[in-house]
Amino acid sequence: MYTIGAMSKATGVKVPTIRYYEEIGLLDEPGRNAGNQRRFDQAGMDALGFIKHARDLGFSLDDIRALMGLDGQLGDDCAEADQIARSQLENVRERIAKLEQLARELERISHLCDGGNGGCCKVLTALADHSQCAGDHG
Amino acid sequence: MYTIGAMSKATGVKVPTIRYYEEIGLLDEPGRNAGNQRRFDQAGMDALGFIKHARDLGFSLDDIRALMGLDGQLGDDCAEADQIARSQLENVRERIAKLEQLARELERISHLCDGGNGGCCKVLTALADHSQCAGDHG
DNA sequence: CTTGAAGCTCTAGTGGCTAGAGCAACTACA
DNA sequence: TGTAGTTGCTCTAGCCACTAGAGCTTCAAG
Repeated sequence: MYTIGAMSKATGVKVPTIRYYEEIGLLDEPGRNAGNQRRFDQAGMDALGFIKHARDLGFSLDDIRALMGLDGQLGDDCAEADQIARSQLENVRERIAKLEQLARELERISHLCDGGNGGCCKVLTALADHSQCAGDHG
Repeated sequence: MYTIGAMSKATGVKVPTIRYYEEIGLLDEPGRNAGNQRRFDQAGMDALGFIKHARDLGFSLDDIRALMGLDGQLGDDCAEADQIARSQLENVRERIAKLEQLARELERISHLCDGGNGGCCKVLTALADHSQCAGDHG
């Protein structure tokens, strides 16, 4: 049996966040001791570890709910779980591409100021005027 | 003079978002016509364009507030604006690095399912067990 | 038996919007 | 001038995934 603090330490999920996961039904309500404090079992610990890891991988809580719903069933779990993971990968790749475009743009803007220029700030001008941009970020 | 709808069309910022920017003091309150509808001038249009572009580049509304505060002043505007832009670039680069790590991890997990395997879903197992991960994402 | 850490519930706030209700005003056409 | 349809207005509430704080109770160590 684990206290909520022990769960937090073991998984790296903050205490209020654990209570939040319980509140939204992502974590099963654990038992309570005589003093109304939560006491988690190993299944609770495993579930929280799963959630933490999936969160770190960028899955939404809804995705995680779906993934956890699959667990323990037979049949096409794997196809479905795989689908969710692949779609998340797609998502991550898109975000990377977009951020790389932004980084290029920001680099360009930053370079405008390298030597310092009297009075008129080119960074602000660049931000004000999209037409100066190389690519079509955003 | 532009209506809020014209502003929206011209910049790509949605109408409620424009009102929101005004509410939080990011956009100056525009004048109103006899029927209490907003009528923006060119300065308002330029400001909204600036905000949109900076948002597309990933700046927070707080950053944008700071950048707009600099505009029109003399002296070290440029240094300060440059600093904000560079710090945003740093931020974007970090996010890219983190996402790339996640993509690698997700790829690894997805490959586990390539051939299909009977009954036990390796994707779910991989998600449950961080120790299988190659790098230290998250 | 006391003290301090850890637990509890509850409310409210974060960022950056988005959605909807229920109206008022404007615009185009007949 | 009438009317229909679009656009505008304010206000409240909701989204995601937490985070912070108040004010209290319970637990564990010495």
